[in-house]
Amino acid sequence: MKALDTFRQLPHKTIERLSQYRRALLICLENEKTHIFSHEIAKIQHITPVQVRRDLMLIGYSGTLRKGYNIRELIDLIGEIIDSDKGIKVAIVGMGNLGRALINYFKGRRHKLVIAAGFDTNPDKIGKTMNGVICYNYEEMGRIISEEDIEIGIITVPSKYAMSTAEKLVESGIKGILNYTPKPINVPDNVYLEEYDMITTLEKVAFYVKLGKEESDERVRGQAAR
Amino acid sequence: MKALDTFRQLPHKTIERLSQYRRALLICLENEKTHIFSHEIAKIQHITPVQVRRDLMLIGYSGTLRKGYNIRELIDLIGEIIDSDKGIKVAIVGMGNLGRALINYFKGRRHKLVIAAGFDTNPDKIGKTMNGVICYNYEEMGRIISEEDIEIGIITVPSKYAMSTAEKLVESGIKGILNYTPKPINVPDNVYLEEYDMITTLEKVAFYVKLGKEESDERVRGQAAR
DNA sequence: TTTGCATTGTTATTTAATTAACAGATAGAA
DNA sequence: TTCTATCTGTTAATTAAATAACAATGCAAA
Repeated sequence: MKALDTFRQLPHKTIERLSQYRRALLICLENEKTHIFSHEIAKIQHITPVQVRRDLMLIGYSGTLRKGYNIRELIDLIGEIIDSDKGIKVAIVGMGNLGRALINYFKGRRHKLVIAAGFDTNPDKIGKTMNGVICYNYEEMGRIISEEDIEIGIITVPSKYAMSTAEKLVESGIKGILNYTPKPINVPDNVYLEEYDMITTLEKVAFYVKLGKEESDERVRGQAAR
Repeated sequence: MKALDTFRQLPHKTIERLSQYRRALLICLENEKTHIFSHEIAKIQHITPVQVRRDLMLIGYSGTLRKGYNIRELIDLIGEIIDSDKGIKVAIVGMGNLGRALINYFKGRRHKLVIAAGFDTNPDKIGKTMNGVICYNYEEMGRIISEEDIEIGIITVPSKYAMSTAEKLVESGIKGILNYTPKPINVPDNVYLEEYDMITTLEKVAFYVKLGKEESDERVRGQAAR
């Protein structure tokens, strides 16, 4: 395996795609396939074959000329790059619909990422096991996170509590935060933060749908003018 | 207002940020603020003030030198750009945890985007109103979407049904699709597609958390060697 | 054997996005 | 009034990402 430093410099977009490639490859593996071509992967991911080959070049993986890439090997290599050896534990703060949806996403997959705890303030939820994950009292976050050695926190609380939740996670010694609320938060530099806002994505789709409509309107007007 | 063509060429990333700026601005407005500086917006969004000013330049908005940008005006302008005049109707296919979570996100916000219908195959859900949205029978999708003039579909079904759901949406005449399942789908060119995979985001966080740990390990080793 | 074809791997080019640099403006202090 | 500090708006430069171009390879068919 290549030096760690090599992987440190991988483009952010490549990291994202590696995760996606692996997901696609796992499905192919289930279908008894052993090898795959760059253009097949590309088709699935809606990108170009060149992009795929370039990404694989960056991680130093070589395919065979007539058979393409060995699916099993490639899955394993991607795992070596993006997974942690011992696995990483994740906590979900906010066991509402979104929190539980995320747990379901992970169920049944043998990931190196394990959802080790949930937290909520609702007494009806505390102490219950929901979708296989124990829901702890929000107030016990510090203790549980340090005892269980949880490194990543996912924030799925109502947005007005986003910032206070983040602070509590940081105090608890978390290393990375994924904020799913539409409210941006601030964390110290030593905590890796990723924010994902579902409303932005939907508004983006709406914008391009609108553009598309205007475009076809113009086409109609253009034809009429002829 | 500028010509539509101006907005057609806005960078994709700028579109995303405009949506985010507006969200932040709406919160500022609630706090009785009337004006805001580029560096304040930048701070909230974790970007640079230059980026903010550049985006606003692209949409042709000017602030005042000592007071910054008029929040109300800017919100309205962003609306003119990214919203549709009449609003756009959205359907959610899959009224599980994720579907319901999305509905909650939108509740109480006066958006131009309206979630006009939900669809599911579960007889227990069909006919019920969930979080204010009626859940229709999956089989009636074609009729409802055309009757209600719904233009965007959000896919939150289990991933093995992602592709068949997409096909049904396309047949129903949908213009844009947002796929929240981890399984990539294919749609015709005239349908705008955005895919968002939560697992990728989480794996990305995990990767950079891992890198961070290795880095501090190296620091420790480096210090020990001295 | 030789030719043609499809594929990989890599470098070069192009495009998109971000950041830097700086002129212009104006309120407020000196 | 003049100077200073602090913003905005815009062009230039840089960086990141994607795409294009193409040599190299090796199987399959002629």
